Amino acid sequence: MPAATPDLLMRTLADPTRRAIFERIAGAKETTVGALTQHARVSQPAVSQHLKALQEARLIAGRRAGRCTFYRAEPRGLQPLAAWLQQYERMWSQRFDRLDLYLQQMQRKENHRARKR
Amino acid sequence: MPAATPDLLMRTLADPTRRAIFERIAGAKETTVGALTQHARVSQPAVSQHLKALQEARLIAGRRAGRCTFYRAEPRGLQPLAAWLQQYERMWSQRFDRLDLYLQQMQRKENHRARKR
DNA sequence: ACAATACATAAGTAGCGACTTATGATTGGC
DNA sequence: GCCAATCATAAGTCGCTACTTATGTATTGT
Repeated sequence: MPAATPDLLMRTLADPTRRAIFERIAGAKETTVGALTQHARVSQPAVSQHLKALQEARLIAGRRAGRCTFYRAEPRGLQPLAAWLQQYERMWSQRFDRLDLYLQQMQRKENHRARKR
Repeated sequence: MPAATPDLLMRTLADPTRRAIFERIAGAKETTVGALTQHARVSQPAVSQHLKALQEARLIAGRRAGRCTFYRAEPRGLQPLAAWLQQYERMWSQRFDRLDLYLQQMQRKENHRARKR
């Protein structure tokens, strides 16, 4: 399954209504369209359209069960956006430089253990 | 200086033209409007309008020097967006859980050193 | 079988935002 | 002082998109 581009992710998440829907889905394990519509300030068709957009951005996935469709968040879909951000975070946060150092150490340990076997 | 909301950041970065301008500024230390216009596919006023939007989102800062205005990137402006993302990255990436572990260790070492003094 | 529920799709509308051209405001060179 | 250069702002236009209402498609209960 192909990942979404940072461009699509940003355009999808730029709308406050749609982002709120995503956040609510992420907060719960699974949610139905009806439950989402209750907390949204727009009509049910509007919610369905947002859900379609979120699906195309690989941010959520739907599971049909009888009359209800249960949606769950797929946070991994955010990865391209995270990668884009990381490129610029290096400029201001030592946090991520230290993380790379740490992960490299972890990797060496992993290799060491693998060699022993 | 107040930081921008994730909402404003996403809406600002959602436009491909504007994001390309930001990326080009971030690539160079400082750039003028004219140089940006040359590489953009839109007119100079359009570029200026995008620069204004990027400024309001605290993503760039301008320095006036004679007739030219030099713009530089302010990657720290991305921090609210990074914080927003991090909230969901915890769901799929062990990377950040390990980072927290690592930073806690660093913090303990720091405290230890402080106690010695 | 029929009515009701849950959701998706169709079609149309209205507002926003990204672009244009035109003009204004400063500055530098001559 | 004057013209050219650099950028910002004004004003208007056009397309996209988020919303609406109306309708379609399954599915469940009785």
